[in-house]
Amino acid sequence: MADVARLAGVSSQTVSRVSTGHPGVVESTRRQVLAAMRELGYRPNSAARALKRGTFHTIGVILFTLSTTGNSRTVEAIAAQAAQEGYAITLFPVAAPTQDGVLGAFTRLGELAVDGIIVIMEVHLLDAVNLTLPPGVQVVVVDSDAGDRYPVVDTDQADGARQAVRHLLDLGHATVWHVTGPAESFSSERRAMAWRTVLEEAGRVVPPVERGDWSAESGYRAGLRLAAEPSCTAIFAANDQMALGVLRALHERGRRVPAEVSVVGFDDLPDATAYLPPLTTVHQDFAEVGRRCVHGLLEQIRDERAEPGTVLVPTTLVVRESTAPPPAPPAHPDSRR
Amino acid sequence: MADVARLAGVSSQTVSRVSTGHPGVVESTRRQVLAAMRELGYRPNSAARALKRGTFHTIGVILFTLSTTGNSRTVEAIAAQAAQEGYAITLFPVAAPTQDGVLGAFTRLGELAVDGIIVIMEVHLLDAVNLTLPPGVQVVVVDSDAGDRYPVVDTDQADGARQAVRHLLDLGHATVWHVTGPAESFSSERRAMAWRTVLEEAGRVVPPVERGDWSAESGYRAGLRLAAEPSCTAIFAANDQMALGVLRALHERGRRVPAEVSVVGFDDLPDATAYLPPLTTVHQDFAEVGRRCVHGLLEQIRDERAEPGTVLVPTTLVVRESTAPPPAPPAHPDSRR
DNA sequence: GGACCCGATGTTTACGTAAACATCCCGTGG
DNA sequence: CCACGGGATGTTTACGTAAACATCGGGTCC
Repeated sequence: MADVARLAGVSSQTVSRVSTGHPGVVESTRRQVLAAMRELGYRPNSAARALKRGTFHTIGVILFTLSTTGNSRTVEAIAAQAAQEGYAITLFPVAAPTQDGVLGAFTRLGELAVDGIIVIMEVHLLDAVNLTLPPGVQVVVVDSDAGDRYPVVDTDQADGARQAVRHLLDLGHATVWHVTGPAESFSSERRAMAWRTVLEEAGRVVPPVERGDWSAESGYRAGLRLAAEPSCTAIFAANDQMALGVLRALHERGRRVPAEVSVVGFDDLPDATAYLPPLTTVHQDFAEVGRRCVHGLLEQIRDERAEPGTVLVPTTLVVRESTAPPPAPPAHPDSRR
Repeated sequence: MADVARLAGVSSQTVSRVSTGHPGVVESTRRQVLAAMRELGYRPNSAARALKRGTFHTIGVILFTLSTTGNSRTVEAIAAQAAQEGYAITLFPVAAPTQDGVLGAFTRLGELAVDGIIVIMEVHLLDAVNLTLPPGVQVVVVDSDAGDRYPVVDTDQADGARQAVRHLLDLGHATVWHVTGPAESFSSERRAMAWRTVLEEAGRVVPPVERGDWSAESGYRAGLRLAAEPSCTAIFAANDQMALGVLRALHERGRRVPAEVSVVGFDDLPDATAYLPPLTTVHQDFAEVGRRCVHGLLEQIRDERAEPGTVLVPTTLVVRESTAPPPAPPAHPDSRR
């Protein structure tokens, strides 16, 4: 910076003013400084800036994995929005989904140069961890029920599940079977709870839950069990991948979709239009979740206050070809064949 | 730091020595300092450290999108490996895949606190951009043919494609049709080139290429066209998603897989086992690519030298149920029906 | 016409850390 | 018993920036 100042024939403070876009620099001076910067290839040193200002213009993101569509799409949206706001994103993968792993990530983040943190993970681990955040570092949590302690942004999982189940009931199905995600997952839990509530409110039988682990493989196994269940005509899978597995299992067992069995997924993966048949599913707006996270976090950072509470991003049901009215009622079995 | 020093009854320099694990501090002193640190909740300020040392212990990752499986898995591996080496990852999304977008990202990175950069993108844009890297910042490029200018790490795309095509020829197919990715993609280009080469070397007819854009939807459209081609008994899709679309199109047109038509994909997505039928595909080791990137970059950072050249990570063909010998030769059409 | 004011620019200083150098003290060997 | 050496610790300084304050000069108002 001193070199630039010398070349431009001004003081380093004026250079600083120009580089920060400070007002009060006459146009002719400003142009000289800019020319000198270009000539010397000057780049402001962000470490020195951060040291001086005490803020880093950086947001940390803590997560377990990027391999799920939801996480990678959310992170992508977070990164895009942050970039637009002039913030950088630092990724903080947690090696193992254990208490130590999470604690370790937070400790490292504490030493790190971030003004705020976005946490994308199952919150029961957050519960277990004694979170000691560096003072002045704000947090927003995704996919969690920690709304009483931290600001939370999430898809409206419950409403999406309700729409899915109601759609199947409206088509005339007596009840809906459910392939759920892992027990530790809050998303999974909320989808299952909404499914159960709708059935109970409608006075329908609540069939036993089939548990998967989000993978297509686990959906396939669950699908094989459901295919053996003659009364099962409607299945709500907690995500699209498991729905894909269910479709394969039903196909293998000769149960036609949607003629004999209807299937609904959750996520609306880009591929869902190419499943056999194209999948009716609940669309999640991951991009909006990401934007809201960044927005909420920056608001906190600027205002220095964190208000717990949950922001819900709406979901919409996308009806494709995997759902239809059930076959003829069991009173006249095989009447349609 | 001064507070810690005061509480521990030592100088701030001794505190610094303890916090950096410097030798030459007597055990009893060290313990006192550590106790004081804990009591005051001291955390080293990374901005000040970076300013003093001139290095940031941070790696920047430039990419267009996280929505492709390959990119998100690679980034995940990069983040994990970097964390293990004590480096943080800063994400740098490029808004638009244009020259300006790329240039903008590099400019911002120049002002950013990174010791090295990993670029994940189609390199013909790199070509067009006049890359002015901040001095001392190293680069590794993924998925590119810039091996003459930068170190490159990539999956061995060509070999994977060769294995796929040879597998189909070995099964007895007369030739193999290809659904390729977008023209701008180097991965796509290399897979297509290897496909063509194998066919030519085997003296087979090279059918016209069907072009897709990586999406299942585009694979579906290509599949519809191929389904109308009676002589087409073997299809190599440049990725699994397009293969999924092809499978759907063939199914809709009543062409059975693999009895009538064989299909091979590329990527080995986790879902590929649940396609109808489970997909034969080329497995990519994204995790290894990520590890190599970080490893190579850190080596450069430590040695201060960059050696252009390409590191290839091997691929393996995973044979599942979407490939089989062709139906009876056209000399006796329909003889098997 | 002079006091005052305000905009443009310069000077000083501090942010938190760690390298370089200085100092102190104890043990050892001649 | 003293000089010397080396390990432990303290003091000084600089990293690049920007806030706070200082200065300077020209225009405005009474």
